[in-house]
This record gives sequence, structure tokens and C-alpha cells, in this order.
Amino acid sequence: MAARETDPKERLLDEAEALFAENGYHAVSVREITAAAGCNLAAINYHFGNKRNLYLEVFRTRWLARARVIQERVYETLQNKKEITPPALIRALAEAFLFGPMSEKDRLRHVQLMQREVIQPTEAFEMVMDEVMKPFLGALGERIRPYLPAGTDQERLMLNALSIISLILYFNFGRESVKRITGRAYDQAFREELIRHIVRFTTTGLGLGAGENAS
Amino acid sequence: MAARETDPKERLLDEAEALFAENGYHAVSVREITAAAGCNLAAINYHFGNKRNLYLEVFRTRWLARARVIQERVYETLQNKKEITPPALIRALAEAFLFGPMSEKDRLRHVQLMQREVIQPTEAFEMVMDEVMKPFLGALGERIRPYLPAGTDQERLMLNALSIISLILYFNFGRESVKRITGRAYDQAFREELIRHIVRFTTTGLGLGAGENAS
DNA sequence: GTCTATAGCAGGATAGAC
DNA sequence: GTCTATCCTGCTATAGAC
Repeated sequence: MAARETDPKERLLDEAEALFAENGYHAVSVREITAAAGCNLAAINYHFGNKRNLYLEVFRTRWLARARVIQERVYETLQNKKEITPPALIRALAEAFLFGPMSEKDRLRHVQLMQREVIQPTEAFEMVMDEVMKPFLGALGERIRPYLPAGTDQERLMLNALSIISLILYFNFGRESVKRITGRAYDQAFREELIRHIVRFTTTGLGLGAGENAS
Repeated sequence: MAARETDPKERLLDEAEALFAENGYHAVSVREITAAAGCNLAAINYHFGNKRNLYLEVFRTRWLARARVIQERVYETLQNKKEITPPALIRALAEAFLFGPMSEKDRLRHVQLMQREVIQPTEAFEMVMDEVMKPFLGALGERIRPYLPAGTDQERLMLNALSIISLILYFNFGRESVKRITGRAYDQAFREELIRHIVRFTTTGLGLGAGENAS
């Protein structure tokens, strides 16, 4: 697995993901990517056919894998609990996004990349939706359903789940806005405060009383 | 004011805004913009100096103006109320974004354009923050402060205000996601349902009990 | 598989006629 | 102010040597 650092194909995927996330597809040139990966200009066309395909391959081999890591992290956190309450679940979600198992930069990139697709969907959007968002929100919904009034319909459940996720995502990709408005840096202390806020706001938003009884 | 349709400079601003919002700055060429505006390739350089400056001018003369219209709309809606409760305020905000005074396309563009700056801030981000978001969130905070526990500090107030706005924005720019997850089209009925959800979720999220007593 | 070289085209910007 | 013509840079993609 040291292929990650030696294999040019792998390096291309890594550098491409970073650059696409930071600057967007059109703002990044294949020259930039190959230079960052320390390999030849022709490498992208050889390995992926064209630039567009490299972008899609980034989602297939990097983004989806990372999404799975984040999900696993959530389940790990919840493993030792006897009962998974909504506040504990939401806290685990928020922590996975704001602290998570990967580097700060990787986490930010992950959300940026997805957010670009949300604003302006391309082919990768289908992938993200079908393979991650739908099952993820479905599972999230089922987990919180027992705590909601009996007979809550599927649509309302999904609106609630979407609202939780959107808050968590916003406090990630909207960092610059949040910093400007609150005047705080995104350090450890502030992130913990953000998580407390997210848990409180969404838990009560679900109509479950002010529940901050998570780990 | 029919200058809007005849003056090439005005047409350039309109078409540029539409294209930048839909496809992003780098994906749009000056050739595309001038063609859409029905004027010459050299027009952008003549009137604005360069492409970048046109982009900033779009924010200065179009985006900020529209933000003001949206804000006015909010205050209009609230004008006849004797007491402006948080649910009424939030409903007015959500309505302004989801129905508002301008066309469906204009409303969507407005949010898309801003959202691109949120993900990847440029010079225009300062403008949006300083001239719209900060005062807007400040005013929103002050309006809801009287309903929150006494002594709620400024930071918590801003986190609450940010959360309200982020939900309203997400259900706008994240249309494709919301459609996929709920399986519903963005018609009048669904939008009204979304507004009810937003008002309920955020009002209770603020800790104010399930208050849907707005007009 | 990796390189160099280059084709072929689209991009932003400008000069200068009208 | 508006146009045409054009410069020149940078882009993606490919051909072909190694």
C-alpha cells in the first residue's frame, strides 16, 4: 500500500482531488496536476483517458472510500452505547466531520468537493447521491424515527435528516463565513463548541427537548 | 430604466451574472458572455477592463441590489404584525428566499452565486460578508434575542442565526439533493411544505417550543 | 509506462478602423 | 462606443521515441 506514494497513478488521484476541491474543476489544468504529482504532462491521458475521467475517478476511488471511512467512524463511536439516542448519534456525526479519522485538510476537501457537486451537479453527483447520501440519510432517518411521534411519514423524516446534515456540512464548508460572523478561529475549542451547538439545535429542532447527554 | 435592455453594459452584467451563477467563473468565457449579451467581444474589456472586474461589478451592481430587495421583502411581510415572533420572522425569511419578489431563476442564481463564494471565497466574499451577511445576521440576532434566555451571549446568538440561514439556503441551493432524497419536485406545494418544516425545525431548535403561528 | 514534442484550438486581451 | 482583426498565451490531447 506504499503504492500511494510511488505509483504515479495514485499520486495523480491524490493531487487532483486536492486541487479540484480547492479550486474547482475548470480552474485546474492538467499541467498543474501532473506537476504537483511530479509526473509527466501526458500521464493523465495515459492513465485516465482525459481530464474529465480523472475527475470522476477521483470520486470513485477517493471520495467514496473516504465517505465510507467517515461512516465507519460514526459507527465505531456508537459501538459501546447501549442505546443510541438522537443526540449521541448527531454528536457522532458532527464529530466525524469536524474531527474525524483523517487530516484536517482531507476532511475539508471532502466536503468542498461534494459541495461543488451540490451547487452544480455533474455525473459525480449521481454517484454521491446513490452510493452515499441516500443510504446514509435513510439509515439516519431510521435511527431517529423511534424517537419521533408515531406515524411520522417518510418525507418529514427525510426533511429532518437533511436538516441535520445540512447544518453539519454548513459549519464545515462555510468556515470562512462562520469565522467572519463569530470572529473565532477554527481551533479545537471552537469546534467543540460548534458540535455542542449543532447537537442542541438539531435535537431540540427534532422536538426532543434540550438533550445534550452524549459522551 | 429601459436602459436595462438597451445599454450593452447593463446587458453584459445581466448575462454575466446568469452564466457565472450557473457555471462558475472559470467555466464561462468572455466570448460566451458577449455572445449572450449580443454585443462585441471587445465590449467587456472596454466597459470593465477585464473579466475579473466584470465579475466583481456583477456583485456590486446586481447581487447587492438584489440582496436589498430580498431584505425589503422580509420587512414588508412583517410590517402589519403587532409583534414579530421568531416563527413569523423565520417564515418571512424563508418565503423571501423560496418565493420572493423576483423570478425563480433570479432567486436561484442569487443563492448559487453566493454559495460559490462561501465554498471558495474571493474578493467578492468580503463584499457579501461586510455589506449583507454581517448586518443581516446581526439584525436577525437582535430580533430573536428577546425570545431567548436572558443573558444569551453574542456568540451563541450568532450560531443560532447562522443555523437558521444555513437551513434556508441549503433548501435553496441544494435543490437537486433535496429532490433526490424526498423524490419531490420543487413546485408550489412542496415549497410551502419546506417552509413549514424550516419554521418548525428552527423555531424549536431555538428552544421555543413548536411554534407555527405565523401568517 | 514514461517521456518529449507538438498539433490544434480556445482563452483573455489589445490595437486601431470607423 | 462599437466593431474587426489579431496577438499571444495557455489549454487538452495525441503521436511517436525510448
